[in-house]
Amino acid sequence: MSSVAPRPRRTRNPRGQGILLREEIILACTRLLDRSGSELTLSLRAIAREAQVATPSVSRHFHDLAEIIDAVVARQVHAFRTQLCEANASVSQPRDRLRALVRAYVDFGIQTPSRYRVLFNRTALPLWNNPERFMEESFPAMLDTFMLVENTVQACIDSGEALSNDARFSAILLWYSLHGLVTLRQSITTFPWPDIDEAIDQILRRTIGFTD
Amino acid sequence: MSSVAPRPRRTRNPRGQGILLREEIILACTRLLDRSGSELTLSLRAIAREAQVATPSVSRHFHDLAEIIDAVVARQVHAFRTQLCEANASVSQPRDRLRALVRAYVDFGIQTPSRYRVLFNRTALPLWNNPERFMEESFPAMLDTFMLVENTVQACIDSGEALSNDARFSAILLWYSLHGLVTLRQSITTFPWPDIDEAIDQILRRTIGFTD
DNA sequence: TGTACATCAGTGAACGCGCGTTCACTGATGTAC
DNA sequence: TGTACATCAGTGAACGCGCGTTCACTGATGTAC
Repeated sequence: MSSVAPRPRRTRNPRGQGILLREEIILACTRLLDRSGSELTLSLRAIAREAQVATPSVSRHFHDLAEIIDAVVARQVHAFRTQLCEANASVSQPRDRLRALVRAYVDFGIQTPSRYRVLFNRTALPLWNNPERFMEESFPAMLDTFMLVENTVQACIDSGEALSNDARFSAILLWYSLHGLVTLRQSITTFPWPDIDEAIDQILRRTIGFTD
Repeated sequence: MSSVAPRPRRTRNPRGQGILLREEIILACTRLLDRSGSELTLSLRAIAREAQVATPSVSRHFHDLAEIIDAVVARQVHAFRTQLCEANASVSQPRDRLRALVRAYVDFGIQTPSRYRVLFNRTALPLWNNPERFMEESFPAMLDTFMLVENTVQACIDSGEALSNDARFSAILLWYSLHGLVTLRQSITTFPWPDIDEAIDQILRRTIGFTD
């Protein structure tokens, strides 16, 4: 006698606007990622449920799960870049700009760990297997974001606020440190990690040669 | 008319030695991890197939998949510690010892990436949900390994070969950098990463204050 | 201006697959009497 | 010393589940004539 209430039929998009559902699917996937906190729970069916749509409707817009996730990644790369650009633009002194960039990076990683992981921890993704699409959709913006950091490091060097003499190399070492800080903390929660602000401070001193 | 050859029945362990299969299962899981290169392909059935045993036979030794993986992790933590201990014991000068430790860390990460991930990238594990067991089985050895590094950093400070004045903090920053080096390289393969040896060299200079 | 038809957005039911789990079982070996 | 029985290591078949995929469909809306 008991029966599940059927999913309400979707009021469909106007003719020619079917592409709009694509966007809703990407948003649904992002919500699912945020809510579950794990990329392992993602599936075509779960995403369809979240988007309140039949499963085959998803397949009409994406070839497979990896394609949806890559679309989410592309959005997140751009969101990440925007956040870092805004942080960079919020202050004027090169050293303060780099500090703001680092703060924004770490905040993104700590506050939205699963979004961070799909960006920088790609080996954790189900079906991580399409480097071509990543290269095309996401890598340019990621490289662009890196260049923003490298350029700010260079500005610190030029203004005498940093001792480093190789902006590219120093920016990479900075990235190594920050990635380690964000991910090791989440992975090994019982280790006596130091205070984040103090760690950031020391990282900037040591990798970039901040003189303050 | 076609039929699959049935799995040969296992010659069973002698009475009282059933526990031996437990070990074989752990080894089978490790082989699977190495072979597939991905922790996402692990399942009770896949491990049973690899161990050439019926699926319920696995369940008689492990409550669930997570318990097997945690046993694998425990073995790997010990293997990792052994490797670092040997590296540390292979040379005498503190600075050379720290270099050898770092080399061993990076080699482990680069040569056996999936083993590295189950140790230090635990968010990627399916059903990553039993911190208590990790704390009990693996964390002490991991902490021990960290202390080995911290002590060697301290030895470098004491001998005047390093400028750092806080061994604990410096060892953590070193860990951040090395973890970033190993994992970012694997995750974002198309980035123009610098030469590993040069990176290690600079990391040691900057985080520990190596004076050479 | 009316109507037949093509196109489009989206659906529901069914499929085979690998998974973890359950259950009654087989058959060798040690032990109590 | 012989034998009945308990224990132990491991099995095979069946289950329900969520998954991705396929297929024929519904029904609204634009377009050709």
